[in-house]
Amino acid sequence: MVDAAARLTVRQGIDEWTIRALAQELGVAQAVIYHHVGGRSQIVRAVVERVVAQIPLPAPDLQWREWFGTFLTDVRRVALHYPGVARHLVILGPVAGAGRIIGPGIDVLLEAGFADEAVTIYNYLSNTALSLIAVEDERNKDQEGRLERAREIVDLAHGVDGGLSTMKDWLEVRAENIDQLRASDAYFYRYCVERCLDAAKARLGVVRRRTSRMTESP
Amino acid sequence: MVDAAARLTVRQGIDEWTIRALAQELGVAQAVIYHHVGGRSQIVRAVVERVVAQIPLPAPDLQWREWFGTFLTDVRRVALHYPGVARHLVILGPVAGAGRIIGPGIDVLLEAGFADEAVTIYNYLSNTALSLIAVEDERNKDQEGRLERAREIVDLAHGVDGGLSTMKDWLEVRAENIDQLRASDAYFYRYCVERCLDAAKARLGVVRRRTSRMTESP
DNA sequence: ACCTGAACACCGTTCAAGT
DNA sequence: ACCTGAACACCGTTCAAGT
Repeated sequence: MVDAAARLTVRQGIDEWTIRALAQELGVAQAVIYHHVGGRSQIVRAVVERVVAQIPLPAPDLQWREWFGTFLTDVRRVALHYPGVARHLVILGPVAGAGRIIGPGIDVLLEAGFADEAVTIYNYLSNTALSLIAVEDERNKDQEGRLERAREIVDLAHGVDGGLSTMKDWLEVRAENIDQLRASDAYFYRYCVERCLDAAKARLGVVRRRTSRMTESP
Repeated sequence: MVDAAARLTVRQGIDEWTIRALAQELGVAQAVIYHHVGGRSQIVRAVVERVVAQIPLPAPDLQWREWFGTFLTDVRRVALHYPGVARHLVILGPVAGAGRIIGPGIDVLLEAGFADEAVTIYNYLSNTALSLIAVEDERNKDQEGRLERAREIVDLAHGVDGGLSTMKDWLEVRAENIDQLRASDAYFYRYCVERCLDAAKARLGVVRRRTSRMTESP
C-alpha cells in the first residue's frame, strides 16, 4: 500500500496523486485505504518515513565538514526522486526513523567540538537544506512558467542600471532554456550548502574559544 | 478585489480561503473574479506583489551586514502577517515590483566588495530566509499536532544516549507549550540569518583576496 | 461590458450494505 | 474483519443566459 503510494510519488510528486488514483493503482475501492492506513496525511507520513529510511549515512569516521557535505548531497538526490517529500519532511520535523540519521549527525558535531551548539547547528544545516530542496521541487512543477516569468523580468528590466541590471544579466543567461535552469539550481544548492558549512566552521571557532576560556579560568 | 483577497489572507492564510469565500466577501458571483482578474493563481500573485510592496527598505547608507540584518527581520515580520505568502514568493522568484528591493540590495553588496558574487549572495540570503519563513508558516498551521509529534519523539527516545539524547533534551524543553515553540522559531530564524551573514562575510574575504591578487599581477 | 445561476469535473472522507 | 458503491460536502473553473 505504501509501496504503491511511493511509486505514484516518484511518477507524479506526493501532492499530485489522489486517493482515487492510489485506490485504482491497488485495484480496490477508496474506502479500503481509510480502513487500513487512515487519511491522506497518514499515507503521506508513511511515504516520507520510507524516503528518510532510504537516505544513505556517511561513514562515521569522516570529518564533520565532509560528513555533512556528502550527507546533504545525498539528501538532495534522494529527495528530488520523490518530489514534494522534502517539504512534508521539513514541516513534520523529526519523523519516526529519523533517529537513525539524527543520532550519528549530532555525534559527528559533538566530536568536532560544537558542544552545546551541536543540536542548533544540526537543525540549521538540515532545515536550510530541506527547505531549499522543497522550493526546488515546487519550482520544478512549472518549469515552462518559470522560464516565461524570468524572461518577462529580463524584458521589464531592459535599460535599467545599478544592482538590478546585474540581476538582469544573471537571469538572462539562466533563462535561456530549462536545462540551463536546472543546472543552475543544482549549482545553487551546492553553493548554499558550502556557505552553511562555512558558517558552521565560523561558529566552531567561537565555541572553542569560549570553552577554552572556561577551562583556563580558575 | 486584491484588497479583499489580502484581507482574507491575513485572517486565514493565502492557501486557506476559496474563490467562493472571496466572492462572498465581495458580494458577487464567483465568475466575476474570473472575468476581472483571472484564476486563483493570478489573484495569489497579485497578493504576493502587494505584500512585497509592503516590505520596508533599510537605509542605503547602512553597512551590508546591518542592511541585510534589518531587511531580513522586516521580511519575516511582514511575511508572517500574510501566512503562506512567503512560500509563493520564493517559488515565483522575482515578481513585479521586487525590483524596488533587489536593486538596492545588490547595490549594497557591490558597494561592500562582493563583486561578481553579489547576485549569488543576494539569492543565497533571500532564498534561505524566505524558505525558512515558508516552512514556519506551514508549521504554524498545525501547532497542536506539532507539539504532539514532538512529545511522541521525546517519549520514543526515552533512555537512548549519544547525539540522539541531546536532540531529545533539546526537544523536551521546546515541546512544553506552544508559546515556547513559537519563541524558539523566532530565535532559530534569527540564528539562521546570523549564520548566513557569517557565511557571506567569509565569502567577502575570499572575493577580496582574489580581486587584490588580480590587480597586483601585471 | 458586466454580472448571475447553474453546471462540470474534480477532490478527501464517510457509511450503510454486502461477504 | 474486510471490501464495495454510493453519497456528502467541498473545490476551481466555465458558460449560456440575462442586463
